[in-house]
Amino acid sequence: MNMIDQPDGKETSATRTAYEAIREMILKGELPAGEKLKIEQLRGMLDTGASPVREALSLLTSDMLVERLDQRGFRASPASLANFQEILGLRCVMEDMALRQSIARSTPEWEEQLVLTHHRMKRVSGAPEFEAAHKAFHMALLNNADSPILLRYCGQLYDLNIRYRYLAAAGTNYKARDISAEHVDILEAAIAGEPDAASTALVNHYRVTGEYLVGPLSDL
Amino acid sequence: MNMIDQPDGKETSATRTAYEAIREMILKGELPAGEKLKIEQLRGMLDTGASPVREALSLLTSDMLVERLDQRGFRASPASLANFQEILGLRCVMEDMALRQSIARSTPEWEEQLVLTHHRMKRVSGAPEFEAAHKAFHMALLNNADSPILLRYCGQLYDLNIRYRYLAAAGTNYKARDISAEHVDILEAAIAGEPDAASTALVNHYRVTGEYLVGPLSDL
DNA sequence: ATACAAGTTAATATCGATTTTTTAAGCAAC
DNA sequence: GTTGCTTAAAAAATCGATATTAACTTGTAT
Repeated sequence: MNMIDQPDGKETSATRTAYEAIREMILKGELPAGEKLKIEQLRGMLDTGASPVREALSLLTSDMLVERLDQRGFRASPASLANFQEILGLRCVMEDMALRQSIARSTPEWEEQLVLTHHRMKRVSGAPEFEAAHKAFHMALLNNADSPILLRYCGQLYDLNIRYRYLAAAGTNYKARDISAEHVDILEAAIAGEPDAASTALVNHYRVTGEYLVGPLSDL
Repeated sequence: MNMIDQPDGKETSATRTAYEAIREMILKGELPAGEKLKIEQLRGMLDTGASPVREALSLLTSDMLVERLDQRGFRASPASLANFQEILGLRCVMEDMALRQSIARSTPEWEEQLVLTHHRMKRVSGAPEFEAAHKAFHMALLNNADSPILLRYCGQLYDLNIRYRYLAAAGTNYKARDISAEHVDILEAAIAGEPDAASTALVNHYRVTGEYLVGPLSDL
């Protein structure tokens, strides 16, 4: 293979590398929604073989980020306002469910995880690591629910939503809000063991974000 | 290729053929839950190359029927009582949601589809086509909801559930119930445009089925 | 006997080349 | 000027072979 075997670097398959790279490119909009994804082109970008690329694309199908057209290859899943709104609505319902389960099964360890991930998120505010930390916090809220499939769905929808944040990045009045305060509200209600308050805060967080995004996205 | 080019047969890729075959084998339990899926072995069974098999397995990941272990190949997703119960619970919530949306957007065409798929299902009762017809009816109930992602999830969960029906096939007191009557209840409430009644009937249908399956599955 | 290490086998992951299929282009006929 | 057919180019799907990695076996030292 052409990958240098870095002494302390962790071993990873070419497929996984390709998977993560392509995923990132789609989420960030570098590979625009709806665009044809040509194997040869990606093979060139990622400097790997056709097989790993092909397999990575098949895997990305799981995440609804890539669509497979029967004999015509792959394309990045199309984006639309309707799709965004559907994601938003489903997230509200499903995360509400997961969050309530999480709180119902609350443990000291879970509370500590919440505080930790929240702290880490604040710490990297503005930095490029924020995206990952933000997801970690939101998923930590749900992680205590004993429902792997539900969590999988929530994670998927979270990622799908990221794409729309990038798509709407033009309308940057987005940062005007005090997102921090919203996060604190959710955190505190969760730790206090108040499902209704926590859920309200969480759903409100999403609805408000939705409001901000709908404008810039209205031309999709 | 070694596939005979049937004059009126539809052209299909080796990957799709493999995908459908493997999927069927997993749903019916011919490839038992948790079992290692060796490429070479499947390649032999399906008389095709390693690439289509590999890609089919990657695709099956989307359906949560196959798991990918990083450098160790694939295996059929494990089954457990907890997994079954999670599926059952999620189906109740999500199909309830979809069914209500469907009814809220009811049209004459949709009603006709319901009657049609229901009729076709009754017609093949007992035959091997029943499985497909039954799914068609259940999905028709939901199809009028304008929510592709939700429908995708419902379809996935439906299929995951099939596997448990086969797993529990030993305890065959299952057929004792009058499933037919339950289907009619759902159908009539849906056509009458009564969301609460329809949803109750549907959820009841699932819960009762769940009761019947839990016994045989308790040793998982 | 048991734990550990080296060597062997089996299976996966990946590459490079070939075959099919789809898309695009060019040309003729209406 | 458009429609339909033939041909050429591009891309996808698939194969067969190789390299890599994990699983297993065997032997050895404690």
